[in-house]
Amino acid sequence: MARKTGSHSEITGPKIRAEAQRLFARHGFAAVSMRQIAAAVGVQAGALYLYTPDKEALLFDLLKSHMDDLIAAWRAEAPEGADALARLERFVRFHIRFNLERAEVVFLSYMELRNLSEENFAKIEGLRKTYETELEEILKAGQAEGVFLIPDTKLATMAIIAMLTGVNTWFREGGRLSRAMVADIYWDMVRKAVGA
Amino acid sequence: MARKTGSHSEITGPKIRAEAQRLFARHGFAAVSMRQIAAAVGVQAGALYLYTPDKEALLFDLLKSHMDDLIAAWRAEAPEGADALARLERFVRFHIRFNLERAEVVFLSYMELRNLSEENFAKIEGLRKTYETELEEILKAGQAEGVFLIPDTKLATMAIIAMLTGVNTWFREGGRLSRAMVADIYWDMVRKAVGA
DNA sequence: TTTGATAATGAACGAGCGTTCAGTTAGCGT
DNA sequence: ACGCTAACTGAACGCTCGTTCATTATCAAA
Repeated sequence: MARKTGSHSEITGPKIRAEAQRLFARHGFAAVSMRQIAAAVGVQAGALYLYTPDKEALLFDLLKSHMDDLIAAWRAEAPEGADALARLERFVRFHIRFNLERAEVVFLSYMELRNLSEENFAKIEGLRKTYETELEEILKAGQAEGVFLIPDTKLATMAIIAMLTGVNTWFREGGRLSRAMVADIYWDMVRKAVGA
Repeated sequence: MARKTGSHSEITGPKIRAEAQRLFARHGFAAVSMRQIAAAVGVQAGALYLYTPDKEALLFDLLKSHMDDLIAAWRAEAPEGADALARLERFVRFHIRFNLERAEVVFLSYMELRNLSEENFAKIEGLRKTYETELEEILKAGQAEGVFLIPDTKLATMAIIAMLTGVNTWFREGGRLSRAMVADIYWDMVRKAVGA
């Protein structure tokens, strides 16, 4: 056997990315072999190298795409002219919703950064910083408007993001609370934390 | 060569645990080989098996000891008769301090849980739950006293712990803020978040 | 229908993995 | 000084790893 009937790169390519994401998230990057990914896709290991130069590039592509999506999605949704309080509320709800929708890759982008080369690590960190800055700008604006009372906007940024991302570690669909209720409760805590 | 001059299990044993902790934290459990650990200790790989039945047990021992230490340290430090606000402040400062002092194993206990067997995973999760309950009891007490205004004590517990543990991801010794200043700022945010 | 490009196979490469164990040396109580 | 035990070596076991490549089957355009 060689080429399979009905095989197309537009199908196999995304399939590889999807299976890699699923397996990396479930077992960890280092614990997943190229052969496992290939088996999940339904090809031999060698075929993966038509789609990625190496294993690390596969991980990097997943993380890079995710960060690009995250930033683009937020910028598309961020209320431009609104006051800081409204923008902060939007950010909180956006972050929880977006991250819960992509739990696998979010998990990956927190756990598997150290498996990237120094160069690729720096790229992802840069994008993360870009995203964090979006929140910090809101906090600074609120501080300037006099509606927030924040001792340190940098720390508040890190604290809020850690708090919101933490939802992914415990939230289970069909549990005691719906996503909307969780978002409401977290927004209440964040609003109070910034003194608004 | 066989036994080395000056070799003693009371020295080699802890050394293995220390090097394993360092390497696991730096490169990830799956990415570190028994030979690497042995080389860092200064023995051959086979010697490690005088101290651990297998690689996973090495990881489990590190995590188990850490969780035991964490819970014991908090119980030793928790103010028994105090009011909820004072107990919460103590918890916040304790958690930040204790976790910053043991950054490596804290990192491990968040990243490498999935490398444990189901059985060992459950044990660590149980200890984590025990620790979280200590915080939730404080929040419930404060709610009962009427000094806290918390929409959901379970969520508040998760939110606060995620927020506090997040300090480990960005804090660097000799940076803009000292540990004490960080603790002050986080306590301010937590206090506000619970409505006190 | 022919033909070149595309998509895949499957075997092979050298290296490293966790783990076991017979053998060897150092420490130490007698 | 002897002998027992604790500490460690070094080689070996069977696997799996990421990656390469000559080969082959299918697809799509001419």
